[in-house]
Amino acid sequence: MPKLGMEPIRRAALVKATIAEIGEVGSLEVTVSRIARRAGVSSALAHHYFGAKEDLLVAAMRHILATYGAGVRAALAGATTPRARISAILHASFASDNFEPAVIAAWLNFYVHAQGNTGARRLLTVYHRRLRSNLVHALRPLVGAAADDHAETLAALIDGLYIRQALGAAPDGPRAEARVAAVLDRMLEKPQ
Amino acid sequence: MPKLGMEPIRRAALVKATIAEIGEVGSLEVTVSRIARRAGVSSALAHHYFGAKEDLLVAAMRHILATYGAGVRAALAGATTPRARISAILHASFASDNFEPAVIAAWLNFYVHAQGNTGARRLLTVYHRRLRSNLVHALRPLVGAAADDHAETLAALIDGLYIRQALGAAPDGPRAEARVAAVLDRMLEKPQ
Amino acid sequence: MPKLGMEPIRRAALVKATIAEIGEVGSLEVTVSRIARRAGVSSALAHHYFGAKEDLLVAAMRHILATYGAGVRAALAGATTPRARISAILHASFASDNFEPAVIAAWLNFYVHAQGNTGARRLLTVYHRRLRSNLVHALRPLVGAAADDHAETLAALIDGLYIRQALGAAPDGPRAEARVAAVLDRMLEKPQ
Amino acid sequence: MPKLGMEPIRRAALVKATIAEIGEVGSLEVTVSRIARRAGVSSALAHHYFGAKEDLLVAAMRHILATYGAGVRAALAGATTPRARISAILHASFASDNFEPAVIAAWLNFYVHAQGNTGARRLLTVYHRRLRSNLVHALRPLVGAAADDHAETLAALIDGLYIRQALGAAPDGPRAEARVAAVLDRMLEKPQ
DNA sequence: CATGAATGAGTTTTCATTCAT
DNA sequence: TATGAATGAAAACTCATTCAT
Repeated sequence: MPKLGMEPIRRAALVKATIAEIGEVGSLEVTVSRIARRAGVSSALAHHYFGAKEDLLVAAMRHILATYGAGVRAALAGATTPRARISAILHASFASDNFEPAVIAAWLNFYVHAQGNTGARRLLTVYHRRLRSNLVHALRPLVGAAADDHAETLAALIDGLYIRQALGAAPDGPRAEARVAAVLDRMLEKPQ
Repeated sequence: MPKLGMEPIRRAALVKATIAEIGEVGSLEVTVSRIARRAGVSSALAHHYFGAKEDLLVAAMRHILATYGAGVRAALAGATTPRARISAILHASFASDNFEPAVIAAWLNFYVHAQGNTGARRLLTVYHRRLRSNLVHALRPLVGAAADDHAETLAALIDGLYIRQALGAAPDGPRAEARVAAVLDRMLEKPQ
Repeated sequence: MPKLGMEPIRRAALVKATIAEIGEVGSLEVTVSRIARRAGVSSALAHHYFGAKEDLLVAAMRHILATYGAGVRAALAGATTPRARISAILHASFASDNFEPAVIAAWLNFYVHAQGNTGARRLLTVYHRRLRSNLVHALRPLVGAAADDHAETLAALIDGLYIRQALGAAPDGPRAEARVAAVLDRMLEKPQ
Repeated sequence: MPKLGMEPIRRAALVKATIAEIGEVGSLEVTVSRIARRAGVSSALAHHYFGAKEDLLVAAMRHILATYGAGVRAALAGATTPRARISAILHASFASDNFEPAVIAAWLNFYVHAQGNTGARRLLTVYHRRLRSNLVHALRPLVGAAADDHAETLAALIDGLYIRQALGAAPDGPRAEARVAAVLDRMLEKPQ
């Protein structure tokens, strides 16, 4: 039983437990004690590593966004055409990892939380900007000046599908992805 | 000197205060005391009229949905063509009353809340069904069998625009409406 | 069993319990729960009326100073000569009410607390200024320009006797008073 | 690479850090972690060397009293007349080392702490006895039977000046010393 | 109709202390 | 000799909720 280098392990476990707990409770009114118990440690340890509950929540949000960002980047790496780039983004967005119930629930909760919390809002803004930039970048060669507008619409649609998934019984990534793709197709059909 | 017939007045004031408070705090972690103070009554009275806090929250949600529903119905009343019906729904969705910051914030919070609360979920399901039914009904003459699918897409887009508004500085109803209209136009352009 | 107008009663009981508790524990590391229990109420009520623990402590300090101030004022009212004025101040300082163990202990603790707490410090500064002003006022006709200096010395001596009383088994007000009077006598014997 | 003979170094560093920390916080509600960090070691080490926090506090107090005692002894060594002996005691009491803010703050805190703590009280009693004995010893040849009484008064005055210094902005040793000397002079002027 | 009074239950947070390495 | 890891215990504080008036 190693006693050194536990920090990263505990941090990861706590972040994971936080997401799971939010997913289960369906709200951020989750107790540090329960999160800690789920992670197999005392609540004191959670505070030891993360400070306040808020920091733990932000860390969880950051984790989700980082995972999502990594997924997008990986998918983009293999895309050669503009259209493929967009598909890559969509695919990553609705990929199983980011689209499992607990993650969606946590995502949605953070979305709400960002309304009143600076740290969370900052994180979300970064995500927004990145998604938008990726979409615009890929759309530009295809639709020119309309890229900005279309990007905004697609981003909203993605978020809308996410939010609806949070309430649906079983999430269906491929179907959501297809839905966005359909809208995209119409955009490209007759640009402008 | 206790007045008669105060009940509806108090209830309305409390519901209104609840929405305002949620809008200000940006979360459902709002205290009954503050809501009551905002409504100019004691917290005991809030419990007297609504029972538990949860019931007050659900009442607020019901109020928002009712207001929205009434707006849609009123708008539909003046619409003669299918296309006009859809426009009416969209217009009502992004009309100033339903689209002011506090209402959007409350809406979003209830959306999240519905994940773990039966009463809230039921209410939301009703809203979902009604929106969908309205859209399908209007789309059917225009796109036939694709109506279901398109309705789903439009509904998701509406929700997505709502959620994004919750974080944006100033909500912009007309712009959001135009965005959905643009997607709709493309759907109708080349049906199926 | 009256249910209205309890606030002043509870506040007084809590302040009294606070002083008693500090006297017993001998430190400000006293819990709100114990204070509340001693006052016969729940700890929640203590917070309800006083806000934070700190505020309760400051209220207790303010109470002690107010009692002391009232005692001094009452004693001064009957004093006609300068010398009698000083005696009155001393007598009030070491009077049984202000000189009972719990009060001395609380006083001393507040003295320390004032080092790091703005509210407490302000209160103590007021006490200091008032004591000094009273002493200077009474000494001036007797010793002229040396009044300031003598006042300072007497004040320090009073505080020193207080602090020592805090550790002694049984406080002995008359003896402490006599000690200050002796120093005072020598000051007046050969002024300046 | 663990070094040998570190114990005295660590102990001294921890005691010093304790006094500094108390001076900064202005209370004994100081954490072992912070003291340890200030001393450049882990909190576990503080416990390793001192056992409980309480023991560390007592060690700090003992250090202060020992330093003070050494100062007095050194000063007394050079004093030949009774009057010079008293001056030596006073001078040592208000010498810069014992009279710097952190030390005064710690002293005052220990004074309070002694109310409820046996170890601290014992230490303080020893200090009291020693001071008193030194003063009486020096006063006896000058004032005879009044020595006891005068010693008590001087000791109280010294403590009072200390306590007042704890709250004053900048400590002023020489001035405090002069104040005691003035009272002493009057005592000696007309013995009895 | 309305509220001041009151509290139980719970939550975050802090900290001294222990222990295996 | 020294520490990172970990926790139990306790404390402050909050809040929904009840009740007598």
